[in-house]
Amino acid sequence: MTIEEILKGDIKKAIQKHFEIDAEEIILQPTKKEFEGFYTFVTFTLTKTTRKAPAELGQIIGNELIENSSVVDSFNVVQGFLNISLKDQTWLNLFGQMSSHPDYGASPSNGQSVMVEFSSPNTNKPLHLGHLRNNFLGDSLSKILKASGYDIIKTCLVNDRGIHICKSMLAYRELGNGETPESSGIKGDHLAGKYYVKFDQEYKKQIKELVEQGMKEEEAAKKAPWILEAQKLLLLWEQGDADTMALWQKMNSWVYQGFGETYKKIDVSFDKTYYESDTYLLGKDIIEEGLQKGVFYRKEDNSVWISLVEEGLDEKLVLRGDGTSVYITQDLGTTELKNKDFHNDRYLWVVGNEQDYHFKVLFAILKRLGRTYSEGCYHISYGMVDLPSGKMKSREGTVVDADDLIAEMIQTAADRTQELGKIDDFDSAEAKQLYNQLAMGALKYFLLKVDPKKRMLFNPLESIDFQGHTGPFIQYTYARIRSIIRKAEQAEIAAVIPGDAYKLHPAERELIFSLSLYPSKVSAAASEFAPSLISQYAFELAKVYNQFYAEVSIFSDPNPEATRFRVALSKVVSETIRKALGLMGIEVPERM
RNA sequence: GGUCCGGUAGCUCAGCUGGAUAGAGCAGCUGCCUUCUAAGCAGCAGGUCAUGUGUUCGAAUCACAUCCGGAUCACCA
Repeated sequence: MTIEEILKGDIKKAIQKHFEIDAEEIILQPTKKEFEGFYTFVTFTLTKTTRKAPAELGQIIGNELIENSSVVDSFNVVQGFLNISLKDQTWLNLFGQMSSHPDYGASPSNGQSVMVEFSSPNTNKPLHLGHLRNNFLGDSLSKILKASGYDIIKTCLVNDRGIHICKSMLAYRELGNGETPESSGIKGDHLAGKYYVKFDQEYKKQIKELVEQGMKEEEAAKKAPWILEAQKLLLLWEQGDADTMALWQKMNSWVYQGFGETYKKIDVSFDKTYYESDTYLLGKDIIEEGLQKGVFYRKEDNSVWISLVEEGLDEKLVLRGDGTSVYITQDLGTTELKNKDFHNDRYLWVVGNEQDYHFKVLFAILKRLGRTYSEGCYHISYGMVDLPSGKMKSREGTVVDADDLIAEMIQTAADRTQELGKIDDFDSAEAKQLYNQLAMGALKYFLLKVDPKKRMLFNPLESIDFQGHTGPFIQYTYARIRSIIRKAEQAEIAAVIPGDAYKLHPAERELIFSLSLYPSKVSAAASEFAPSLISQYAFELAKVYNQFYAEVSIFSDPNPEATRFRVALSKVVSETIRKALGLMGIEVPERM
């Protein structure tokens, strides 16, 4: 039982005893900094049933707690707020519990499995900042759910076919002159992206020419030579034309090589990768099933539809008149495949909020088809990363490239570190590792600290900070603690929890309180699918530790019991920081 | 036009299952390194919580309306 649960029980008993009312669930909130205490119970809600004034209620309950609660030390009442302080012995017991559990904050297996699909790149362009947010969210969520007791399967659905892929293939075929990543020195995914942009430039030029010849823009967009050629290429691809397949495989292999490097840098990996070229024909048997069940219906032109008006959605096409699939057809098929492959209890899709409607439709259709697993389907919808100029657009080159940004971050980390000159004795491999840890810490933290649902702004002119509310701030706190622990080990000072007579320093109490919050933050992050809760927590904990660090001396305290306790406290804080950052995919350095 | 999401300090964001004088970081200004890492700590300054009405003992938080921004409503993915 947690302290909070004990306290709630005691308050409930106090209310029962004095007023003979069965209080509903007791809600405690953290006491505001300007008041004394750690937990606050608001008594306003009881005024009606008890016919007592709020402050009087606080006094009555407070006195009862002093008498009969095993954990309460003192209280004060401000209007309808009962602020409660705990006994030092309670804090120390609590600390003893967490320091003896290395897995403190993690839940044992609950026997449930979750598939998390994220990243899902297109093979016609390199990753950009928006993809990074997606990758970090998916990866972090996987780690958080795993810590909460779920078995996790990370998947990625690669969008490796379609008209957009044919566009870059066409531009390469026409303008590439046999250029390769090796011959050009351009990373494979960037090389493909280069031809995707070239296609767009040429295509626009062709449209402009047609418009000048008197064609309407809409028609010109459909009749420009290159778009017709790209469509032809798509048909050839679908027929399995040897030359087309060879070109497709060649370019995709370059892209995978490039993606591989980027995934390695950001330390993201998958348990299972699906390729759209394998799955794009799936889903047609589901259409047949839906028709038989009367869930779908056929129109005169042979196209197949579903009406989701009852669900507050519209009529939706699920199969074209010519029998070919649309997006939703493929997704129905792919979801069915995932379920066949893994039989998970839950399916998560980390996909941008521009597809909110699509997922509502997908889940609604699955439900209509009687798929029980639809109950466990969730769209983890996240906001776009915008630039001050607006939305990022690959074709127009207004994107923040992931590789470029990572390289800049590493450079900044190196510059900043060298300026401070604290690691002059590191060899180059150690230094490089540190720069990477700091760069990725800053970048991941920057993207994960914001509520996933909200769109966020990135200003390329203001580089991502290494000070203040950042990953490196928390990493720094960790490194400081590690330094203390090394010193303690050298001096052979053991980490020991003090006896009953020990009087806690306020900064020590604050730290234990902060540490006690960790498990509930992990479970909240898991149930709300919000890694930002972990990032906020890690920052708070680091801040509280830094205050402690500035306020008390660990090694020069006259009381050796205090020194040993503070070493123990520091150790648990460092472990909790390491675990919390670990849930965000951020590593911690021994020194920085 | 319908639906959905958002609007909190100069900037970037917390807080939103209703509770105390609305919090951080950055930027600005003051202090603090002969003592465990100053990527730090302490402090100052900065707010009509988009607007209005309602519900309530109590509203940034809930409801309704309005304004602003974004997304979506494709036989694109």
